Amino acid sequence: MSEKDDFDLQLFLPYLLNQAAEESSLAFQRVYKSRYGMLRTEWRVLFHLGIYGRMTATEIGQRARTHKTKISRAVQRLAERRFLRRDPDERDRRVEHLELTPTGLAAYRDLRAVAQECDAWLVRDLSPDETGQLRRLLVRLAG
Amino acid sequence: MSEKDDFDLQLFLPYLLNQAAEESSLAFQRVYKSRYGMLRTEWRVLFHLGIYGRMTATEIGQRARTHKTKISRAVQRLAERRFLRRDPDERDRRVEHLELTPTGLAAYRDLRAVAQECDAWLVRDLSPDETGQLRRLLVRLAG
DNA sequence: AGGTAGTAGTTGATTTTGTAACCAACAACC
DNA sequence: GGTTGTTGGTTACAAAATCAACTACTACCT
Repeated sequence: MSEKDDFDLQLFLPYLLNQAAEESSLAFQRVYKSRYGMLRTEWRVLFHLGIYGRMTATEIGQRARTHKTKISRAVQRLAERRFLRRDPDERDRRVEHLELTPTGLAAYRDLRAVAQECDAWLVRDLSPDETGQLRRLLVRLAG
Repeated sequence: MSEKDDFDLQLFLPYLLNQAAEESSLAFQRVYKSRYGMLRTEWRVLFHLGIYGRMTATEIGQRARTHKTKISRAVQRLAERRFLRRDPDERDRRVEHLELTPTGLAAYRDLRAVAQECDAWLVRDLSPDETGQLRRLLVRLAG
């Protein structure tokens, strides 16, 4: 009946990665949530526009591997709060180009600094070598 | 205005880990969802009972770092489908010990095999050395 | 031009999660 | 023995994710 089982759940990648992802998101989440009332997809959209500049919703969705309904709702909320501006395309009237307002840009810069701090804090116990290794391996896995 | 920005979102750990976690969960998710109609927390509870045997909801929650309401609902659904049995504690009548039924055990064993395949498939492009490294680094990060 | 198919983005219905309040049982204290 | 505080677990309600259907537009094809 209760024979021992040697499957190591803690090392099963989908489990392990989820734990690490949730754990690592906490600190940053507290900031973007309390400081700007944002959700996960919202800071991601904000960052995409902050980093890459003017983009359409579809482009963001592709780059972030996020479903378009999620993007659509995030854009809606960010637009309501004046973090971004919607700019209809002249040639193709289905398309909207999105770009940050000064408010949005300021929020992005603020959160970018926080993100950098969080990231540094997360790897505080790893050597620079190990940190690089970890990121490279994760990129190969997620890419 | 649109000066280039050099923050690398793809390497920001909360982002990178989330992408890797979601990506890596897809294959396994398809199986436990389609084959047993389970949700994420449900397979986790199933695995905990399969691996460690008889446990209480609270113990599972602590080990899996999962909130008790999530566990409670997962247990409820697993019990309805006869994957597990609830066994009230004699001494403390608040406590319920949980254990898998034969059906639950069979499902666990089936999914465990799938999990092992998924895991192997995920690291198919990494050397055994790199795989070990990755897991160790993640454990240090998540632990 | 008219018809078909495909794309950008939104909306609505259903499911799932998160937060807080809750109940029942225990424990400790005086 | 009653009060207070804590713990195991559930429930209720709000917030959010999911999935499908939808509108509006473009592109292609005849």
